Amino acid sequence: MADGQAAGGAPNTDNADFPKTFDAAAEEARIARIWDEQNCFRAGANAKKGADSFCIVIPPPNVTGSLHMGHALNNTLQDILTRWRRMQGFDTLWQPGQDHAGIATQMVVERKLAEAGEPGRRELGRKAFLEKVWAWKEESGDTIINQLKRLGASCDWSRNRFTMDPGFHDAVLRVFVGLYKDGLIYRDKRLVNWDPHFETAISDLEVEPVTVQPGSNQGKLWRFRYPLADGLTYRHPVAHDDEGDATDWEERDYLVVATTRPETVLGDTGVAVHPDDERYKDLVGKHAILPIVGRRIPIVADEYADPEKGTGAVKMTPAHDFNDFEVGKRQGLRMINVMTPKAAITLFEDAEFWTDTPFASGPIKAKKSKKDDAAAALRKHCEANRDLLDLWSLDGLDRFEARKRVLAMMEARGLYDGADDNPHEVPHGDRSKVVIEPYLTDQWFVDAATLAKPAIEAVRNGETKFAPQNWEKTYFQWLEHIEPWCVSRQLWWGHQIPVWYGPDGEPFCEATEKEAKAAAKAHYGKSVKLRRDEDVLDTWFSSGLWPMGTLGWPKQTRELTTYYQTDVLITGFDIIFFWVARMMMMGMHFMKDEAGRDVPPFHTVYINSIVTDEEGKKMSKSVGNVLDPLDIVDGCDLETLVAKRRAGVFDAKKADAIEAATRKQFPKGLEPFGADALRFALAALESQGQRALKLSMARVEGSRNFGTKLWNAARFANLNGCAPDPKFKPEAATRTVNKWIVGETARVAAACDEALESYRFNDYAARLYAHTWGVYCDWYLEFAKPLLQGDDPVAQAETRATAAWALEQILKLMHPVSPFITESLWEATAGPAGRKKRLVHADWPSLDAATLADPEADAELGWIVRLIEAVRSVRAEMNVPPSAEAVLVLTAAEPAATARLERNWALVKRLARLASWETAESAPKGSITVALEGAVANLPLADVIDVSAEQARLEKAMAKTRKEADGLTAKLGNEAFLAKAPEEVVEEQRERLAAAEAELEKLSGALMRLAEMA
RNA sequence: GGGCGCGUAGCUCAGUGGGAGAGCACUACGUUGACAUCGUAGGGGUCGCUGGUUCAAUCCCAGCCGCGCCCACCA
Repeated sequence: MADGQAAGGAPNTDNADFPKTFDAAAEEARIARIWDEQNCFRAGANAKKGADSFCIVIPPPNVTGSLHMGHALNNTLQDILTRWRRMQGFDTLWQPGQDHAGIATQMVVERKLAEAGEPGRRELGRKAFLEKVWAWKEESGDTIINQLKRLGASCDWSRNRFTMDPGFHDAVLRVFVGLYKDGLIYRDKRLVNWDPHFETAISDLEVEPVTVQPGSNQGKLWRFRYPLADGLTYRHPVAHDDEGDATDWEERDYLVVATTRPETVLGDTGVAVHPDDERYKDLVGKHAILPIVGRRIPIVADEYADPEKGTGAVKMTPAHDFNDFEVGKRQGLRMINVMTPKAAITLFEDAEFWTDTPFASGPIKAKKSKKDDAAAALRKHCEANRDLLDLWSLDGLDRFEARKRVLAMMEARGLYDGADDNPHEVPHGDRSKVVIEPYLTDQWFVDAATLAKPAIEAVRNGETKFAPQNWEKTYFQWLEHIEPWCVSRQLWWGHQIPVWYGPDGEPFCEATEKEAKAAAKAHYGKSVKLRRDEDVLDTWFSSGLWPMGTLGWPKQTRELTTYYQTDVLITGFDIIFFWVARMMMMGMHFMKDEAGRDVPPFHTVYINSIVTDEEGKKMSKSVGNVLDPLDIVDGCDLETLVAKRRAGVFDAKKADAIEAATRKQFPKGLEPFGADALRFALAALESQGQRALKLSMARVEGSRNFGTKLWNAARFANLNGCAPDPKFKPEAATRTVNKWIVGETARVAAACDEALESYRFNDYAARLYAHTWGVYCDWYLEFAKPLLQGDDPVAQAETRATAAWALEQILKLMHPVSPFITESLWEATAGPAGRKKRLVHADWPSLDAATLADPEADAELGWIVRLIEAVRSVRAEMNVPPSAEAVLVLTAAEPAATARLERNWALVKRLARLASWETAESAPKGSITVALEGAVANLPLADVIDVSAEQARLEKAMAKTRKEADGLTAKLGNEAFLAKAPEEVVEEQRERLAAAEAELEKLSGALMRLAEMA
């Protein structure tokens, strides 16, 4: 055995010591410590000899992050499966770790430096800054691990991995080099999404569209007139008839173009019109003059221009717009970058800016590296040239300032042609929240389309399955239209790209500098000085290697052989593209089986819900509706909760509103519910149909109450001498109630397995709840009381053993979802025999429902339950005082019915509060009557009976039954039904009709007797 | 524009081609030694609307209405 679990590790507990309540705070801490100290979660702990492996890799949380409700859900589900498989004896590993989270972490550290008034990233320089980040990682990196431990996550913490661990770093570099040498990674100069705040490229996925409303400088479509060059004019239609044919024209010496980003005018290098657009046919091949800049730009014909949209003429800014970039390439338009990395306007970054402008000649052509010279020359030039002064004033302006200035300048020149409100979505950086610019730079790209093919195929042919399955469509849709993946980032925190450049810029991509030097030497024929690429890799590049990298790849470790392919990945839908797809691509490319076939990293991807507040709103700091999982576990007083939520927003007015809402929703703050209750509630609410899991405190409270119920049931059993009996064999139970609970237990165990095998966490929780509370507590323990407290020692002994056994099965079945309270009870109910193993390593129930269920016991107990419920119902409706003990008179009783009652009289007497029972030919006068199978139950309650109330009750019951009978009669009278419905269905309907008719007869008899009384 | 999902009890949601369910909330009664974080009984739903398929539709199909999410685009 891989762990140090010793027999008798759990203390035996005397009855008198059984605590009255479960002290979650103390017990959770104590039990977590024991699990930890005894290495209960080690890879392979509790594995049976030769067992199959079961492995889950955790979605690595950000190293600087802290636990949120999404983590709580995600990890609860992983833990349920892991604990379940571990108890089943699988060779189990839940692999934990954290992600370095490039941008996010760098952002946090930069912000902390700023808050502390320390020098910023640039001032510190790369080395010193990275030291700060590592220091922060060391300081805060364990936070989330400790939080996960509080929830009971049974990861093998000794194997915790970090995406920047040396071994993992090595895997990342090898993958990069491998892909490079396969031609699947390349460097290219093209437009990328540029984040001007972080001054780095980001991937398409890191861009989020934000709708902007019309304002002074956004949310509008502005129109400008671009004068035609060389005195050209053309006839432009200005009026149309109903058919859309032009009826009136005007002579124009300009084109009208429109834009949502006026500042990009400066980078325009053409105007595009559709080749079939009659209006502009004669202008193609001619030129326009770009306002403000005075650049002479060609008018080109390109299908991209849509004659239906706007004026049909589109300004082309190939260096600052993705569509224009493509058109520009097709049409041979120049690409002029007019922005700095901070997205300020620059006229000197790109010497081409001045080409074909009136300012092209003379001193302005000065090299951009000598900007001061150029500025001096420009100033001199400006004295004679007002247009140039205007233009120069734009240099260095922030893009949004420049936008205003350009608008004003257009107006001043009489080239402003109006604007329309145009609320539209503008790309923003998902971290920086600033507007993203398409920006022309050199970056590294992964040929994602090629890698995607096997990743698509693996899901297409079922090697990897999604649950719920419909997420496969989402996965396909993205992968089938995938664009090259920009993986270089102009950041410092991350895996630096393993590329070195020679003096002439020749790249050498190798896993180490030594190898790169050797390659360079071979290339140049001599040793040369190399310069390493400054950029780091996209965080998701390394996350994509998580399953293989954490298990030791590229080394062929025991773990890699044992646990790869991992089993199920549990994650949120928001990272299907970011992460799941990338792991599939990388895994399929690098991992092979003995036969050389690609092996996907997991056979199942389970997509869990997204946790929202009770209104279905995503939990977010800025909305102020966040609930911290640990506040639910430990409780949180109102003032602390309010303060936490206020801290998430900057706007004081908004903070006030959040405070008011919080005070209203949680007037007493949060009660401590314990980790088990939170886990149980999350599991119970996690269903495959719903995308949002609306977390309700009522549900957590209910789950806590469920734990309390279980605790009290165990305490009752314990106080009544129920202790595990090693000699007890469930199949050998003799008493009907014991046979019955054995069968029920086997059924619920099978249901739990079935639910977990199909990832139906809500079914699992619901079945446990219904069985534990509704069957074991409500009925079995009540049935057991007369036997436990009776004077038949044989029955008592069997019942004690059965009660203990059934409880033990509940503890095992419930352990995966609520591990602390069940482990605690496992100790407390150990009895004199003690426990061989802790519950975490106990043998999962393996019960054969087919042999353990006893149909006769089920039928008998079912009948007894219905009788008790019927009597109770009548008593309540007739307002019989609880203390009054009635007499039960059976009429029309079949021998089987009287035998059943005879055998179980002790139970019925107690639970239905009856004094005695007898049979009779006819019902006593003034009886209340209930129809049963094989008998009619009569309660002579003449003194308390309200004739009209009883009449109403019977009539209501009859109406209900008659309605059912009528429906069934109609159905059975339908020839088509008899001919086409399956025989079992027809038979079932016949039986139901017979039962309904028998009941009707009994009820109408009762009604008649009542009428005689009145 | 493309895709996905949801509309079932007052609320939050399960569910199934053949008898409408759970939790919470609600009503009445209850201190019967495991449990008031409880017990017993009860009220409450034309399963969004309209058609179709079927012997049979809350469930399958189509359309519509309402709500939400994702992707793309927006000169």
